[in-house]
Amino acid sequence: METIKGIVYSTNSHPTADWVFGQAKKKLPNISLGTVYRNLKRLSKKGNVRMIHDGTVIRYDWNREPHDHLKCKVCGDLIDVRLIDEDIKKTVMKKYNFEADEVEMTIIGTCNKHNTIMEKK
Amino acid sequence: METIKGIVYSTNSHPTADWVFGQAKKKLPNISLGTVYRNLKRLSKKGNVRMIHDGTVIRYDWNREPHDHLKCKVCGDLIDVRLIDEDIKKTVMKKYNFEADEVEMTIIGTCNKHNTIMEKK
DNA sequence: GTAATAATAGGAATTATTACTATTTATATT
DNA sequence: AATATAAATAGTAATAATTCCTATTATTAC
Repeated sequence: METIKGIVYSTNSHPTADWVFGQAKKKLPNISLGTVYRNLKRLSKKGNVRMIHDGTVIRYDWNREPHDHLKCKVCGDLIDVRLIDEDIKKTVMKKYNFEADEVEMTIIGTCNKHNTIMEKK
Repeated sequence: METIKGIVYSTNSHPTADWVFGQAKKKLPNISLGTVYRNLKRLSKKGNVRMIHDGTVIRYDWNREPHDHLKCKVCGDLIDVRLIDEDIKKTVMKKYNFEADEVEMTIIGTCNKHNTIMEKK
């Protein structure tokens, strides 16, 4: 379990369970995928990692600061950004009487690595 | 295809492909799930429906106005709200040189149907 | 009317995730 | 230290959502 935590904390690539499994095998050659999933879930319950939904797969993020993501549809990268203010939670409480736990925002688009030369438009 | 569009447009429950399939069968008894998926994908490419990621499943929404969702973890409901201003796209362009196509925000929490009597705190 | 094109049903294949079970490992109890 | 208890694990089966494939049917173009 500490190993798995270490792996998630070792990267900021927002790894999938499968990737974590691959890394974990290097250290514990006969770890099983079930163990990885179970521990990731426990870590997320304990608040040590954050689960983020990237399309239809789950990624894990050690960064528990409130933050949002830019998802590049070209390279698939997920970039950490800080856009949404936490007091949006208060807003939805006031406006909709909704008790917010978590704010998940992803902006899909094209990241600066694939810039069209649009400066000279 | 028009049938499927009609079904999505007939509800604001943000249906899944499976639910649409169930409804579609009532009208076209031997429609297949593949057809539903294919048409939903086409509709979303044409911009007639919007795909929204709810956890690990895809839902479809006829409402193409920019809007966000409140996801109730108790009843599973997805509530349409309008929180994020569209010019957040300009912001990420300026700040991160990221060309935004779509903004997807979901706030997870507890909706007003399950209110704890917290007024008298 | 025939050829070309598109859409379809039906089911197999894929992918990500969860569930299950027998076994191992760790912990506590005397 | 020996034994009982509990927790974690490997390995694999099961599930769920989605995509892919193929032979068939409908639609359109010429």
